[in-house]
Parts: sequence; C-alpha cells; structure tokens
Amino acid sequence: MPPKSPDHPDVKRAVLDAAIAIIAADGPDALSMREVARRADISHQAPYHHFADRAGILAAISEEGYRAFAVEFRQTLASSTDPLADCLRTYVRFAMRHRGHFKVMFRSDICGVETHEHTRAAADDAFLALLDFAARVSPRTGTGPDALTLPTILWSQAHGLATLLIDGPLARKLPPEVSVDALVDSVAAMISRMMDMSAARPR
Amino acid sequence: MPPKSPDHPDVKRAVLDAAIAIIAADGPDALSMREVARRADISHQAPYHHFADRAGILAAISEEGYRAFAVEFRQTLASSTDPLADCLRTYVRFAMRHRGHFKVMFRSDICGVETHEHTRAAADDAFLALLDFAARVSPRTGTGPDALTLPTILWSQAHGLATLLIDGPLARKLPPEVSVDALVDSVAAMISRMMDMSAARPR
DNA sequence: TATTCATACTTGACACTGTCTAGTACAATT
DNA sequence: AATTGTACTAGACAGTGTCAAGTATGAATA
Repeated sequence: MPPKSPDHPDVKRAVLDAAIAIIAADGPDALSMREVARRADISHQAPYHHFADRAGILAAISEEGYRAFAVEFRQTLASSTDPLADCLRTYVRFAMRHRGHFKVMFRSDICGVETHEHTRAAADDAFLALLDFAARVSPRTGTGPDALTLPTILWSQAHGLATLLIDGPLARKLPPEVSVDALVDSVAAMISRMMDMSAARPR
Repeated sequence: MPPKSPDHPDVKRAVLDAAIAIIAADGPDALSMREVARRADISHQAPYHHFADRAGILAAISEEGYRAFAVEFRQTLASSTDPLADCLRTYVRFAMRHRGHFKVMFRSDICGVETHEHTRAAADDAFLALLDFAARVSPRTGTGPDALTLPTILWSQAHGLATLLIDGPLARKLPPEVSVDALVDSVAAMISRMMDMSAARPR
C-alpha cells in the first residue's frame, strides 16, 4: 500500500497521464523523462520511483492500452449484430481516441511486450479477443495451419487502416469532402459485403 | 559536382548506409548522428555537410525507399497475371528486404513527407502506383467519393500485414510450422478469391 | 606561379537527455 | 526513542543533436 505522498495524491498516475499526452501529441520519440517530470511538477528523478526507466513507462502505457482495448473490443463483439463492420470501427476508433496508447502498443520495439511480463500478458489477452472476433465472423475457420489466415486478414485490415490514418499518409490523401469516419464506414461496408459473398458460395 | 574527398569516395553514401543499417537493426529511434559518424569513420560533424540534420537523413532514406518501392511495385504490376496476390507479396517482401527504409517510410512523424519537398514528391508518386494497382484489380472503381474505398482496403491490407510482421506482434504469434512467406501467400490467395467472388456477383 | 575561394571536412562547445549515486523528509513499526 | 521503508530531491556523468569556428585541399582566377 503506497502511503499517499504529501505533495500529490497519485504521482504515478500523473506521470502516466503526462507521458500519454506527450506521446499522443508528438509520438513516443518525443517522450522525455524530464519533460514528464516537469509537467507533473516533480523532480526529474521522481518518475524512477514508480517506473524502472523510460521503457518502464512505455510498457505501463501499452499494458493499459491493451487492457482497455480488449474491454472495448469484447463489448463491441458481444453486443453487435454486424461484428465485422462494428469491430473494425471499434479498432480504428480506439486508435484515434487513444492515440497516446495506440502509438506505443504496436511498436514492438518499445512497447515492452518482449521485456515486461504484465505487458506481454495484456497483449496476449488482447490477441485472444481478436481471435474470438475472427471466429465469430467466420465460424468455419478450422484449427489447421490455415487457421491464422482469416484472423491475419482481419487484423491486418483493421490495423493497416488505423496506422495509415494515425501515423501514415492516408489522412493527408483524403480529399476534404471525405471524412475519416465516412471512409472507415465504407471500408467496413465493402469488406463486410465481400465476406458475406465469400461465405455464400464457399470453395 | 562534389570533388571527391581524399578520405572516402562517397561519404554521403557511407552515411546513408550506416544509418540504414542502424535503423534496420534497432529502429529509427536508435539512429544517432554520432553513431552514424563513428561507423562511417568520420567526425561527428561530417554528416552535417551532406544533411541538414538528423531529420534530413531520415528524409533522404525514406525518399530513397519510396522511389525503390514505386519501381518494384510497378514492375510487379506490369508483369503479373495475378496482380492482387503478387502486389501484396511485393509490398510485404519490400518491407522485409528493406526494413531500414520501410521503418522510416511509414512513420509520417519522422519520414519528412511533410517537411522535405523531394520526399513528398517521391511519396506521392508511390501513392500513384498504389492507385494504379487498385484500378487494375477492380477497373469498376469510379471517380466519386467512394473512389478511395477499394484502394484504401488494398493498401490497408498490405500495409497492416507488413507492419504487423515487421514491427508488430504477428511474427511472434506464428506457430513455428507456419512460415511468414506461407502466411503471406495464403492471405493473398484468400483475398484474391474473395475479390473474385465479389466481382463475379457485384451489387 | 600566387591568390582567392568554395568544398569538405575537424574540433570544441553548449544545452539537453537518461540514469546512477547520494542524500532527505516523513510515516509506520519495533 | 530508535529503526526501517517509502517517496521523494539534488548532484553528477556520459551520451546526444547541433551551433560556431577553424583547417586542409583542390579548382579558378589574377
């Protein structure tokens, strides 16, 4: 039980929030321990009491992101009648609403998934949610060596769209009259239609 | 005309190659001007004679990447009888064979596409190649507000797969008996089949 | 041939970074 | 009252990007 600091009610949270804000604005590269400390109005060394190092902060952020993602994704999956379109939308919407988290989560070099146990566990769980999604979209998916093909397609589709919009050049390519939401919707609709047709006459 | 240095035949090239090697191994974050200079066996300030700053090196690398990508992609498109599968393979293969370039190209925060004119031009041209690809795959694509939907789908698919394999957690998820090449092949095959069916009974 | 001049560097310095090592203030425990 | 552990602060160090100034070298000019 951490006895509350006299200065701040929850320094750890303040550190995380400052870090997330910096990352959302300028990307993970711009994350500086000292800038975080400055924003949280603590000494440049205080964050080290809550996180081992810079990588520790990033790992904590991506872990938080994976957990939140799994929750949102499972909620959508459970309550949707058109899981393909809705989950795709959820994926992209999560990326845009939690840029700070998302920008770290899928950078395996910095997200800590290979070095931090808790982060890895959260990432694995989020991956399970994705597999559930794929199974729901196409129950025919077997367990053979091809079992990963459809999940890979769906994941790539959602992830590629999200990253191209967040980090990549896609948003810049959109003509002004096409909104990001509209694009996501039409992509979801077209994919959904293609999947249905493919299911209607398999093999 | 740059008069050849007495020390190196082409310092600029040496700087670029050292930088690409560093990025391929440890990502763009690990790129350090001083490490580059050390590897090229020049003073820590010599790179500044050929590039304005760190961002200038990254912009040069991504420009080079865009050009090479456009060439490879157009070659595939011109010579293929199954453009969808072949171009998807080319995209992913390019990412894996030119990791150093690829890891910079699609990080719009660092690739210089918004700040460096030549880089932007190369990126725009590569995008045109993608549009040609989409038109070839589905000639029915009109010019209305939905014109971007299919290109977006194809691009997202290829890009998502490439980034999940290069930077993301997908490669870690693959069971040992499934090779990356095999996964890319089966994804390409499945997508291709779905597109064909969708084309066979449109609307 | 002697002088000028741009090119391609090197060297030195600065502010900033992550992180190591020492501290210090304070609450809970003994 | 003394000890201990938590949550910090302060100082120092090597490494970073980059600015400023100096130096060697080859080409152009006088």
